Amino acid sequence: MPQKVTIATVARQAGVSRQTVSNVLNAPHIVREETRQRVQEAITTLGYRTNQAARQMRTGRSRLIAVRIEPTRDGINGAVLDQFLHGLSETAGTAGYRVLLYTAADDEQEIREYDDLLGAYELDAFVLTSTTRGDPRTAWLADRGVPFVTFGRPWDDPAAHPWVDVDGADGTAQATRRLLATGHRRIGFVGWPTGSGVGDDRRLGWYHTLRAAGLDPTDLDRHTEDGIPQGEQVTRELLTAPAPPTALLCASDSLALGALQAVRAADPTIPVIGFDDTPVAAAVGLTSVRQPLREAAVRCVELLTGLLDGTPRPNPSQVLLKPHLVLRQTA
Amino acid sequence: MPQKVTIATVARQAGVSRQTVSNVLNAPHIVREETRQRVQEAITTLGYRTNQAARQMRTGRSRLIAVRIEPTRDGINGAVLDQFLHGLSETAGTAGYRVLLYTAADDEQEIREYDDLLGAYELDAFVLTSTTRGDPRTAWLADRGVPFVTFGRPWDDPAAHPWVDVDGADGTAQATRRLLATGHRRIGFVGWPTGSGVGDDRRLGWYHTLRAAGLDPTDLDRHTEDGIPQGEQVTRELLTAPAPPTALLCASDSLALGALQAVRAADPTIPVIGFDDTPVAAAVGLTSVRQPLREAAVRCVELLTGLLDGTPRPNPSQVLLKPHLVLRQTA
DNA sequence: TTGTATGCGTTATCAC
DNA sequence: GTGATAACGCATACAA
Repeated sequence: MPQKVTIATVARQAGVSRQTVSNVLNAPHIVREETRQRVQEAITTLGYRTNQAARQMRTGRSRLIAVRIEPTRDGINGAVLDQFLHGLSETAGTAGYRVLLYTAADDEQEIREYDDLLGAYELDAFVLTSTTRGDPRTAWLADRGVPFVTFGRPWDDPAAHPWVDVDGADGTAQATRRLLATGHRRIGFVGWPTGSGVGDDRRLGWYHTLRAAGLDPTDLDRHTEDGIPQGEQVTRELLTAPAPPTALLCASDSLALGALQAVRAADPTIPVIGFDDTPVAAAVGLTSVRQPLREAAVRCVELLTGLLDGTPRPNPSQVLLKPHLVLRQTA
Repeated sequence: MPQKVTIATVARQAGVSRQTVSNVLNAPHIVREETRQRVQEAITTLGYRTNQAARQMRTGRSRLIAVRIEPTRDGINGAVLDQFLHGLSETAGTAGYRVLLYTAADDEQEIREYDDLLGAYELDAFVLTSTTRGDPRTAWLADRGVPFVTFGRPWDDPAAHPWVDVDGADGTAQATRRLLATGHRRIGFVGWPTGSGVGDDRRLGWYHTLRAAGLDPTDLDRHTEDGIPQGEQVTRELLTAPAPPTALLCASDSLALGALQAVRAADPTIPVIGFDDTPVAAAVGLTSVRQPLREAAVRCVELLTGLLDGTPRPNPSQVLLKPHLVLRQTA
C-alpha cells in the first residue's frame, strides 16, 4: 500500500515548493522549462494524482456532469439512452470530466435533485434529455446561471440555450424520398398526436417532401399515442380506407412494429419504415431512421466544456445533426 | 442568489457552536434534544447542505459508487444494463450515495480506470458487471481492499467476494417444466459454447430438468456464439436432424429470435422460449425468462452499504435471485 | 454536553 | 520564476 502522495510529496522529491508544483499543473507556461520537467518527472515516478476534493474545495468546481437516467419506458427506446450515455461518459472522460447519474420521477422532483446536486456536490453542469415545450427544468437552471445543454431542441425558442438535436424532419424526408424513388405515390404516415415538438417535426419532413413532389398526402396522415398496439390499430384503419396507402412511414419503431403486423395481415409487400433504429428494428429487419447518438453525445460534451472551460465555444451553441436511413427488408 | 451557507452559518443562526451543528449531523444522540431541534430548524430554514468535498477531505470518503457502462453490444441486451443502472442509481440515492459512470474497452483499461477513480476521486466502491472466470478486475480490487460487489457470480469460487446474481439454471428449469407440462418430450436447447459460467448454468437447468423427468436430451443440445443468425443456423440444423425437437429453449433472446425465424420457415407451431426478456422479446411476442434487474440493483446497493457503513451486513454476502417466465405467444 | 484548535490537499494572493 | 501564507468547509481530539 503506497503512502498517499500529495503535492507536497512531489515538491520534496523535485526539490521545489508546493506552489511550483501547482503551477506546473495549472499554469505550465509560467514555469521554467527545466523546472517543469523535473517536476513532471517526480509526478510520474511518484504516481501523483491531484485530489479532486481538495481542488474542488478551492475552486468550487467538481468536474462532474450530471445526467438523468430515465426509467426505461416501453423498453424499445431504452437502448437509445444507453448509447447516448456511453458516448457521453467516454467523451466527458477525455475532457477531464466524469458523469454522475441521477433519477427523478417528474420535473418537480428533478428540480429538487438539481438543488441537491448543486448544493452538496457542486456539479459543474447538467445534460437534459427529453425536453418538452415550456420545460420548467431549463427555466430553473437558466435562472440560476447553471450551465447545461439539452439533447433535444427547446421548441418554443431555438436560441434559448445550447442544445444538440437530430433533424427528425430530415430523417422522415429521407425515408419519404426513398419510398418515392421506389415508385410509391400514396405514402401514409403513422405519427404521434400534434403538440409534441419531436412528433410534429417528423411529420413535417414527410409532409413537405410529398408536397414538393406535387402530392397531397393529407388523407394519409394519422395520429396516435406511441405503442405497438396503437400502431397496428391505426394502420389497419388506414389500410381499409377507400384509398389506402401503398407504403408507410412511422414516427417510431414501436408504431412501425405495430404497422408491420397490420401490413403482414393485409398485404406483406407494403413497405414500412420506422424511426430510431432500435435493436428491435435490427432484429426484425425493419428499415428505420438512425440517429447519430454517439456524435450527439460528443457534441453535448463539446458544448459543455466550451461553457465550463471558456474554451472558444464551438459557435453556434446549437447543433442539429442529420440522421440517416438504415435499409433493411421492410423497405 | 443565496449566500453560501456553511456549518458556521447554521451555528450562528441557532446560537450554538459549529461543533454542535456537526454533532447534530453526525452523532445526533449525543446532543440535547432541545438543542438538536433548534439546530435542525436552522438547517432547514437556511437550506443548509453539507459540502461533500469538504467532508470527503476530512473523512477520505466520497459517497460515490462507480459502475461501468458498457458499449451496447448487439443492442438487444442493452436494455438489461439500462434497467439495472436505473435501479442502482435510485437505490444508491436513498442510501446517500451517488453513481458515477465510467467506460473501458477491456479489463486492462478498466483496471487503469479503477486506479484513476480511486486516486483522484476516492471512490467508495465499485459495482462490476459481466464477470468472467478468473476475472482480473476482482483480483485487483480485492488485493487493494477496495469494496466492491459484482452482478454475476465468481464462477471459480462462490465465496470469493460479495455478489448478486440471478439463478439462470432455475430460469431454464422453469421454461423446461412449462414445455413438459404442455406435452413436449423432445425439447432442444440452443446455447452458448461451453466455458462461460452463465451459459453453462442456463444449459444445466434445462438438462437436469429433463433428466429428472426421465429423458435424455443429449442429442438436442447445441452450442453457438450469441446472435440472431447463429440462432437461426443452429436451429435449422436441429430441425432437419433425424429426430428433431418439438420445442426449443434458448440461452438468450438473440438466439431465440434466430430460432423463431427457422421455426417459422419449418413448423410455426413449435414453441420457442428465450432468455432475458428484452424489449425485443416483448415486441415480437417471444416467451422469455425475465431477470429481476431492479431487485438485483437494490441488493447490490444493500451489500455495498453494508460494506461501507458497517451496518449489520445482510448476511450472507451472496444473493441468488430467482427469475420468472414471462409467457407470450411463442410458448 | 459544548466550545477551541487543527488539518485534510489545493489554489490564489502576494511578496521575494 | 519561485516560495511563503491563507483559505475553502468540515470533522475530530481535546479542553472546558
